[in-house]
Amino acid sequence: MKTRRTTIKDVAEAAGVGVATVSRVLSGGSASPRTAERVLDVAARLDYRPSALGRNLRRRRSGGIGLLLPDITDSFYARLADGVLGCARSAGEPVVLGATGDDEEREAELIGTLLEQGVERVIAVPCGGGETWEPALRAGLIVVFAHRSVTGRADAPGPPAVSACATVPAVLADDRAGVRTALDYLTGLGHRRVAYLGGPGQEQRLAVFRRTLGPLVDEELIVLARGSRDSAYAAAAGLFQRRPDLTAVLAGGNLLGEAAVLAARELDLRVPRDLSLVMFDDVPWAELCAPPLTVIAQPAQDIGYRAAELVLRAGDQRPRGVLLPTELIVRGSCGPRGPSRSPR
Amino acid sequence: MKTRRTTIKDVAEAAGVGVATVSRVLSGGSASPRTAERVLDVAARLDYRPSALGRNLRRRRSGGIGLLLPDITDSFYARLADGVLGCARSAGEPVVLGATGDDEEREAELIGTLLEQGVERVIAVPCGGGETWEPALRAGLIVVFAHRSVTGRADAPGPPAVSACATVPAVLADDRAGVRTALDYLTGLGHRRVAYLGGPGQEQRLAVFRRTLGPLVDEELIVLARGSRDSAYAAAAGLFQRRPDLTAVLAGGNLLGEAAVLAARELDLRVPRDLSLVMFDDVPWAELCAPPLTVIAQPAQDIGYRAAELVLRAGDQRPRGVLLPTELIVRGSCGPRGPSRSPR
DNA sequence: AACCATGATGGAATCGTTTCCATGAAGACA
DNA sequence: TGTCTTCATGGAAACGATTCCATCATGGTT
Repeated sequence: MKTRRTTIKDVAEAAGVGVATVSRVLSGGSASPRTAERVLDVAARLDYRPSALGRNLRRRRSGGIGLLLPDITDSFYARLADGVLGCARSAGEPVVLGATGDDEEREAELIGTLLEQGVERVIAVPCGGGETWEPALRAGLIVVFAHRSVTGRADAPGPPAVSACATVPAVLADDRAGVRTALDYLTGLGHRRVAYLGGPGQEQRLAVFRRTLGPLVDEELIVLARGSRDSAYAAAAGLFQRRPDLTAVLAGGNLLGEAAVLAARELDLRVPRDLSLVMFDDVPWAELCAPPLTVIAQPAQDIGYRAAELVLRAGDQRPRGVLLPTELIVRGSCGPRGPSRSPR
Repeated sequence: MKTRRTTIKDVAEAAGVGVATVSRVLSGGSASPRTAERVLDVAARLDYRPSALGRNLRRRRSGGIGLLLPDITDSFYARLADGVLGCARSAGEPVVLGATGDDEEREAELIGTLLEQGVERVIAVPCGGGETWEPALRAGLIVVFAHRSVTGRADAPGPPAVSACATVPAVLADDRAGVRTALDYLTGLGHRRVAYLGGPGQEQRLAVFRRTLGPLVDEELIVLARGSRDSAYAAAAGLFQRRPDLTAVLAGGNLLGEAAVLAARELDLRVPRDLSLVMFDDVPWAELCAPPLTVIAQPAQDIGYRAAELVLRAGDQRPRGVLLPTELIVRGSCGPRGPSRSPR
C-alpha cells in the first residue's frame, strides 16, 4: 500500500502548467499572479513537498549543516550544539552531527562522510590540524570553527606556509581574558603555585597561562589529559599526588574540573582550604557541588548560534572571526592561600 | 579554481569500461576479477568517492538516521545521542539531529524536514501522540522510539482504535522496576509522604508510582513540570512550600533532580535529614553533589545504541521492543524518616 | 500598422547514480 | 559441430528537482 510521493510533475499536471512553472512559483521566481495562485492552491491540496533529493542532485550539494564535535556528552559541546540547532531551525536547515572523540582520524573520516553526502557547510570544533582541514577546504567545504581554531602547529615541519585554515572564520570564547582574569584572581588570593589541568586542543589557553604567570610558571604543574573522563581523573590525581605543594588549580574544562573535584576528595584535600579550584565552563552542577565551584563561564550556546549564522551567511564577506566574552563567576571553591600542605 | 568532483563516468572512461560495470564493482555486484581489479585500481587512483546525492535520488531515499530528542542539553539525551552516534558510525550512516523541546508542533515540523530530506529511518523520543506519528508512519518512515513510547492517550476522544504506533518498536529503560525499587527503598526507610516530581511524557512512570504506592498515594504530591529548568525549579519549590509535611521525593529526571536540590537548599531543607531524594538518571555530578545523590541509573547510551541497531535492521522481523534494566545506586541523599518538619 | 520590449510559459537538458535489459562471448553437453 | 546455458558487459532509462532557452502573447511606441 505504499503510495508514491507526489512529485512536481503531479502538481504540474493537476494545475495544467509545466513543471518549470511550478518550480518557479515555489521558489519565488517570476510568474503571473493567476498562475501562481493556482499552482500554490494545487500544491497545497496535493500536500506536495518538494523532495530535497532531486534538488540536491541538481544543485550538486545538499543543504544542511555538518556539526563536528569532540563529544556530545560533554555539557559544553551539548550547549554549543543546541545553539547551532536553534539557528539552523530558523533557517530550515537540517543538522548532521558527528562526534570526533578528539581523534584526527575520525574527524577526517567524518569529513569524508559529509562530503560524500554533499554537505558543504560545516561547523567544527577541530582536533586535526592543517593536514585534515586543508583538503576539505580545497574540496569546497565552507567551514567555521567553533571554540577552537586550527593554529599552524609549531611542531609542524617544513616552512611555516600560511595555512588556508587561517582564512577560516572562528567563533571563540575570549580564552585569553578568561585565563588572565582567573589567574589574577588566584594570585590575588596569594597563590603562587598554580597548576593547569588541560585537555586536547588548548594550546591557546596554555600559552596565555604561561605568559600571564610569567616567572611563576612551573612546567611540572602543567598537565594535559586526553578527552576521556578516566584520562582526566588520572591526570588530576597524578598531579595532586606528585606535587602536594600546589595550592591552586585552573581546570580547562568541565570534565577536568569534575576530575579535579573527585581527585581532591579522594586524596582528602579540602576545597578551598587546601586547594583552590577554578574551572573553565559554567555548568549547572557547578552550583550544586560542595563547595560551589568558581568558574569561568563561556557562552557555549552563543558560540554555536553565531557559528551557524556565519556558516549560513556564506558568500557575503564574512568577518574573520568572533570573540565572545567570558565571565568569572565567583562561588566558593577558592580561598586565600593557606599553609601549604607540605612546604618545600 | 573549483575542480569538478570525479564522477563514476570519469572512472568508467579511465578504466575503459561502462558506468554500469563500475557501479557493479563498487557495490559488490558480479564482475570478472580482472575488470574488478582494474576498476578498483582506477577508482583509488582518481580518489573517486561515489556521491550520495545521485545514489539517494535513484534509491528515492537518503541513508542516514534522523534523531529527534527533546533537548540535547540534557545529559540523559546527550548520552542517548552518543549511543546512536556510535552505532551509526560503525554502519557508516550519518545522523541528522533535531531538538523538539518536547513540543508536538516542533516535532511534527522536524519530521516534515526529515521526510523532505529523504531520511526514512528515525529514532525518536516522542512527545507528540498518534496524531503526529501516524502520518509519518503512513509516509513510510521507519521509526524506533527510545526512552518513551507513544501510548494511546487516555484522554484522546473517539474509539480506542489500535494505533499504528503500537507496532513501532521501542527501546525503553525498565521504568516500572526503577520506580518500584526506589519506592520500596524509600518506604523501607519509613517514608510515607513521597512526592513525585515529573516531566513531560512520563505517564508510564506515574502510573507505576500510583500503583506501587497504593493507598499511600497523595495526588497533591504529584507535580508535573514542563521541560525547562525554570519550570522544573518552580515545580519543586512550589511543592516543597505547599507541602512541608512531605519527607521524600522521587525526581523523574536529572533536570528535576537538580531543581529539587536547588529548591531544597533555597528553602533550607537539609538533605537527607529533612528530605530524602531519589533521582532518575545517574549523571556524573550526582557524585559531586552534597550530599551525593541516590539515583536510579538508566543505560542512556545503550538505549541509543540499541535503538540505532533496531532502526538499521529494518525489514527483518524486528523485536517488538527492548527493555533495559535500571539500577538503584545508593549514595547519600536518603535517610530514615526524621521528625516531620511540620506534622499535621 | 509595423516593430520592439517585456514577461510569462513549457520543453528539454542536466545533475550522478543504480538497475533493467539486450547483447555477445565463452563454456558445456549431446 | 550445433545448441543451450551462463555470465560479464555496456547502453539507456529512471529518480525529482532546477534552469537554460526558445516561443509566444501582450502592450506600448513610432
